[in-house]
Amino acid sequence: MVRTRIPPSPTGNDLHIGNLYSALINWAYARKHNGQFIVRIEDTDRTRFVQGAAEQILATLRSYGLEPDEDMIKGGPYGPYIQSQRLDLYKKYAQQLISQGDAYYCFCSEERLGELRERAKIEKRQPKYDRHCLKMSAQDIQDKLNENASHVIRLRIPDGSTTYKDTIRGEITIENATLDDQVLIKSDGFPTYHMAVVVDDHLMEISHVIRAEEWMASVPKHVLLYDMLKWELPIFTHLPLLRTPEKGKISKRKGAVWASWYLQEGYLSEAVLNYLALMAWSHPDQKEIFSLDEYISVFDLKDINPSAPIFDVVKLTWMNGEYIRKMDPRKLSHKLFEFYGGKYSQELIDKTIPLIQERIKTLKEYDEYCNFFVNVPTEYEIDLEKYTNVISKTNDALGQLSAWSVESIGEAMLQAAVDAGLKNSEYFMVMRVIITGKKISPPLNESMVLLGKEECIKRISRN
RNA sequence: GGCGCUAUCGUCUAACGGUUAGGACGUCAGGUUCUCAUCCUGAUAAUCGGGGUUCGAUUCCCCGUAGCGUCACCA
Repeated sequence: MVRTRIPPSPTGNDLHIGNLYSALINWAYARKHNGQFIVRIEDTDRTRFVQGAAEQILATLRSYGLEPDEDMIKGGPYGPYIQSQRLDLYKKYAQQLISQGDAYYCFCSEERLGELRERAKIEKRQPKYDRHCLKMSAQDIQDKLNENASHVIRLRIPDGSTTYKDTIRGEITIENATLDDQVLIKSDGFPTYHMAVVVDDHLMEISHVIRAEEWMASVPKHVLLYDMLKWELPIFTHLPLLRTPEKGKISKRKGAVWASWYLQEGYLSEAVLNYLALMAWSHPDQKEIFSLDEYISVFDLKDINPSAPIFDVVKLTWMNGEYIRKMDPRKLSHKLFEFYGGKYSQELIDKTIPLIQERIKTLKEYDEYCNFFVNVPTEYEIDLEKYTNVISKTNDALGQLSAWSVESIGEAMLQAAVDAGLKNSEYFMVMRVIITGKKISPPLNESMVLLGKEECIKRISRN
């Protein structure tokens, strides 16, 4: 049985785009094998905890259509799905490790640890805990515990080396000497990531651990824990880190780090997911555009590349435009209506769809094209002064029209251009700006029909 | 700095050890068009460097270089 998971921590405002990438792959892999996709909230850092972040993360995931099978809200057979409610479990296994001699109490103060680090830095050594407390007698430890002394529980890293297999990169070996005696249980009684992730992945029967490459360095610690606890290892897959065009970790740029930002900017969830799927992976037939269902059927973890791709919004925007153009007009219409929350009526949107569907690349661009339908222009992108004569002639010609259609408007205006001795391009630009305020707009005649004769005349006669 | 990972056009990527190193985005130049966009044509540009292995390396190995990750009582 395939069981995958993502373990977001509620320390930010929302789901990180990198987490969405990881979520997509975890979700798709579970779907592909008829398994389960789980979301486990890792809220063990009480100092960085953000109220409501977990709910926001789940909501964003849902808005992208990556529905978990088990999570904190929905529940499931392996709950609770939030680590702060599983404290006893971590303590229990930490105790087991202590009794086996694989872990030990440490009463060292933050100050002492800080000094240790300082000294190592000056001497250009690896900062490592010196196992000061490993030398304590059983009696001393008991005394300290009795007087409620602040303490942590540390993993006792054994000698030797640790090897694990990564799906994408193959076997990786690390000398245990490069590992520090990791804190497993913090002084506030909460586990560290390393303890919690191992215990929970085992208890929740996670078969595939698919996460970002930044975790690769700590896998040996986890492997050691699995061994000590006599648990079966999951399959490890480390995804390359997504980078910004500045080549940095994708964590700097203002909004673009958060998954919901793209939705707010008018990107379609399907397009974002499609684009993300193409990060470090390619369709076997070299296709760029494909559905989630198709992705699920052709994708495999082994085909993911190891090198870190750059997340390029320019190409995402192109892809989003492709999705918009291929979308069912009625669906697009509903999307736009929702996106604008009532600013544009469903009726108006329906009528403008044929005019803008192949012009907009994001839902947000609709506003740039169609704002003039609901707002009379207050400023004009070209100076209309010198055209007053043509304008009033056009006004008369249009006013006499009995039928208000694309054809009749077109004929009347073409004639007006000829009469005025203006080139079509120049004349129509003037009219476009009068009606819309802008040099760039949907097709003019069609727009005028939608706007109605009365409104058009009104806009023209103002000038 | 130690340890680890990585390395094909500007970007995303393709290429049983044998191809004129392919496609897509972008950019540029044309065509269509009353603007913009769409659409069509064409162009542009890459195997990080050095050694091996091999009849033959983008591909396998080593070294170097560069980038990234990681060295917390953060995840």
